[in-house]
Amino acid sequence: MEGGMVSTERAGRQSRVAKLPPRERILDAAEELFSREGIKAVGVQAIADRAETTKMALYRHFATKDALVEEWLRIVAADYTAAFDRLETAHPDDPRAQILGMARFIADGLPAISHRGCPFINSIAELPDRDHPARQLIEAHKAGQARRLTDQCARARLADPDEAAAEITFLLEGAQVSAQNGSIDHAGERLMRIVEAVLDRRSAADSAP
Amino acid sequence: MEGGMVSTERAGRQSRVAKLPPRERILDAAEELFSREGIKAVGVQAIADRAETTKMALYRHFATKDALVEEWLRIVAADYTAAFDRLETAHPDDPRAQILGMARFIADGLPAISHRGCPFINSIAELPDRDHPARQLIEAHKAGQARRLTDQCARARLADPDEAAAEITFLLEGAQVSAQNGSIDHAGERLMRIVEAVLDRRSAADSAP
DNA sequence: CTTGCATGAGACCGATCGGTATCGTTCGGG
DNA sequence: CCCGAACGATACCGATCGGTCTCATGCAAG
Repeated sequence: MEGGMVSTERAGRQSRVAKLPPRERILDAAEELFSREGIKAVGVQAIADRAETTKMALYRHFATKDALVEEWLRIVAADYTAAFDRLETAHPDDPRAQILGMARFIADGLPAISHRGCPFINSIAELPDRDHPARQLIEAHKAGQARRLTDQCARARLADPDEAAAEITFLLEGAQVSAQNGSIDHAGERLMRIVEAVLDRRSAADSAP
Repeated sequence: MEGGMVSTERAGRQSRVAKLPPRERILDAAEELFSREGIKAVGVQAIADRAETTKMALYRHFATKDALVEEWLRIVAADYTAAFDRLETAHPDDPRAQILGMARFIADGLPAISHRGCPFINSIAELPDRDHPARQLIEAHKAGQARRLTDQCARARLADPDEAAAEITFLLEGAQVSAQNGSIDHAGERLMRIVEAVLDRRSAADSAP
C-alpha cells in the first residue's frame, strides 16, 4: 500500500535509504531506539515499524526480544573494540598515544551521546540480573577493556599500572555520566586535559617528591 | 508524623515490623524495589504487595506512579545532601576533609550498591525525556552537588577549582559504574587513594615544575 | 453510640506487552 | 518456468501494565 517497492528496476534514488536486508534494518532500528529510549521502553512493534518491516520478520531473525538486545549490545561492543584495535595498530609502540586515543574517542563521542548516555551504562541499569546473557556480555566487554588498559599502562611504564588503569577508567566512565546528567560543562575538553595530566604525573620520573 | 504512634500503647509485638503508616511503608517498598530492579521493571502492584497494602492505598497517597518515582528520588537526593551537610558542619574550615569525606561516603557505599548501581545513574537511564520531572530533579541535584564541590575546591585553595571539581566528579561517578559492572576490583580503596593523590597534586605548591 | 474517614480486598477497564498463527505476495535459483 | 523460501500484513493470544471503582471493615473523635 504505502511507498514500498518504488522504481523496482533502475531504482534511481532508492525508495528511502537503499533498503538493506531486513535483518540489518532491524538491527539499525534497534540501535536507534534502544539507545535513545532504553530497552524496556521500546516494544518489538516499534522496532519493526521503524525498520519498515513487521514483527513476524523480526521473529524470523531473532528468537526473542532478549536475543535482539543481546545482538545489539554485541555489535556495540565490537564497534568499541574495533576502534581500540585501530588505535593500537596506528601507534604500535606508543602506549601513551593509545591511551590518549581512547580518551579522545570517548571525549569526541560525548556531545553525540550527551543526555542519551553510554549504551552500556544505560543498559546495565535495566539488567539487574547478573546472570542475564546481555549483562554478562557487557561485563565481559568491560573486563576486557580494563585488562587492555592495564596492559597499556604497564607498557607506558606508568608506576602501578593497575591503579593507573583504574583511575583512567573512572575518569572515562565518569565523564560519560556527567555529560549525560549535565552536571559538568565541556566534559570532553576537560576529560582530555585531565587524562593528559594523569599520564604526565604517573610517568616514571616523579615517584618521590 | 513518621516515627509517631509506635507502641500505641501495649501494642504487643506489632504484627510484623512495627508497621509504619501506609505512606511510609509504600516509600520503603518503592526504595527497595526501584533501586534493586529498576523503575520500569517494577509494577505498582508489586510495590503495594511488598508494602503489605493495596494498590488503592497507594493511589490515595500518590497521584500516579511517576509521582511516586519522583518522591522516591527526592528522598534519595535529600539523603545525600544531608550526608554532605553533616560533613560540612563536622569540618567547618577544612574543605579538604569535606571532599575526602564525600569520597569516603561514596567509597563506603560501593560494596552495598555493587552490581545494583547508583540510583541516579540507573534511573536517568530509564528517563530519556529531559522534561520529565524526575529527571529534572536528578539533574538539579547533580548540578547542586557540582556547585558545592567546586566551592569546596576553591576554599581548599586548589588551582583551577572548576577543573578539580570536574576531575573529582568524574572519579566518583566512574567508581560507581565500574563497581557496578565489575571491571575494577577494590574500587572503594582505589578511589580513596586516587582522590587523595589528586588533592595533593592540585594543592597550591606544585603549580610549575 | 454514631458519624466520618482512611484503609483493605478485589473486581474491573482499556491499552500494550512479547510472542504466535494464518495467509497472500514477491522473487531468485534450479 | 516454476517452486520454495522469505517477506509483508493482520489478526490473535494470554499476561500484565497503570489506573479506577465498589464495598466492607476497623477505628478514633464527636
